[in-house]
Amino acid sequence: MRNPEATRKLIIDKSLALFNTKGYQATSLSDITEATGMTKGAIYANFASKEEVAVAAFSSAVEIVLGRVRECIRQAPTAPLKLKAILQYYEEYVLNPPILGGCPVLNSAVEADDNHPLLRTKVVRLITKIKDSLRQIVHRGILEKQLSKDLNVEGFVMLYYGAIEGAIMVSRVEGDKESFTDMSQFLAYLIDQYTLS
Amino acid sequence: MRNPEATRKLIIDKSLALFNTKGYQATSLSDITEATGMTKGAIYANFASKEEVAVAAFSSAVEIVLGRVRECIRQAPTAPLKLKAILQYYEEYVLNPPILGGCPVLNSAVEADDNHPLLRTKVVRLITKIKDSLRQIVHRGILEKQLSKDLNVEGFVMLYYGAIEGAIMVSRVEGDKESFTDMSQFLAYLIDQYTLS
DNA sequence: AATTATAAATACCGATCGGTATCTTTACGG
DNA sequence: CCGTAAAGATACCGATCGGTATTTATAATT
Repeated sequence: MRNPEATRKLIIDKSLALFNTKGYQATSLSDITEATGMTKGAIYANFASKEEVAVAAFSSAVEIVLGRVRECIRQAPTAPLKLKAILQYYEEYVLNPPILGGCPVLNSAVEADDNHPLLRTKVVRLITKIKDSLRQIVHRGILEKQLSKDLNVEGFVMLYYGAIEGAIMVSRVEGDKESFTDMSQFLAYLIDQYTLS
Repeated sequence: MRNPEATRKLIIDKSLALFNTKGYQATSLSDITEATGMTKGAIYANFASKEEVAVAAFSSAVEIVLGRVRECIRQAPTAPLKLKAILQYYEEYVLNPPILGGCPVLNSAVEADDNHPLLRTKVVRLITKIKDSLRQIVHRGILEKQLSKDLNVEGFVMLYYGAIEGAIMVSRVEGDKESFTDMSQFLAYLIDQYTLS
């Protein structure tokens, strides 16, 4: 297997679960060599540092999760249904996430905020993108008369996104999805309130 | 200063900011000895392990934050005002928290969920306590005719608490309290909706 | 003031950390 | 089919990790 691209991919694919469960600091190069079956030589031939592996792994992890969420969004026809579809997606995957360790945005944001400027910048940019997408869904919903124009878009988007991430944090540490479900039901009800039937 | 209680307190007081900013894994014994001016001998004379220091520091950090929040709650006369007072408190302190590094519950929950069972259990118990307090505020508000009895207490509490923690995460990684404020305004508006005037 | 218990300082442990220098192997262009 | 560049393996680096054994200093007891 002398294919550098495949090696790079293998390292990313195997290490992203490590970084997402143990965190950046707690994931050692030996963890990565163990998980990949590769040696340090292979890692440092493809990446300049452990941080570079972590950043690449983060990007890949985010792509995986967001890909699935985008699919949920695409399949739902209207704004209210899109917002509810995202809730349903997370409801199912809080405890069985596509990537071990839960939401990479949450995990990375909390670890990076005070310490790792490179990762932090990546996270901030990503959150901006996520909020933009949500804002667009809501805006379109209003334009297409699916949602009330009284809805404070900025506020709703942050309430919606914040509540999802916060409830993920709670449900994961509790090891029980009930907290997320409770939040989700209320949020769905709130969406109904603003839905024009 | 041959006062073991004072030494113990000093170690906790100085290390809680370390654990809350760098995280448990990333905080080393040398970090603690540097910050306290004490030596390893002093630390291991008072604690059995680094984890024990972390757990004690977490408890102390939580006591500090919750103490302030309780004061906010106490001063506000009605349930809706109590809920808004908590929002205002966090609005002011997302970026200037009483303990460096932000919310210890959020930080510890994210780091502990997959890895540190002892700390994880402490966090879970604490979250249960916090949700109980919030539930009680809302329940009393309903009994005392300050809040509509149509309010789904369980759902609202998780939306409220989740949104706060999620928005803290976002605002802290962004280094800007605007996201929190947006969320907070919407939540305040939502509380008004359920307030009986 | 001498004894005793223990808090805290010092010195040290093996293991592991991230990273690098060097050597070996492989794929590919000529 | 051979030479060459680079991918990857191996061996090694100093630093630091959490933790411990031992020594020193201090406060309390008699």
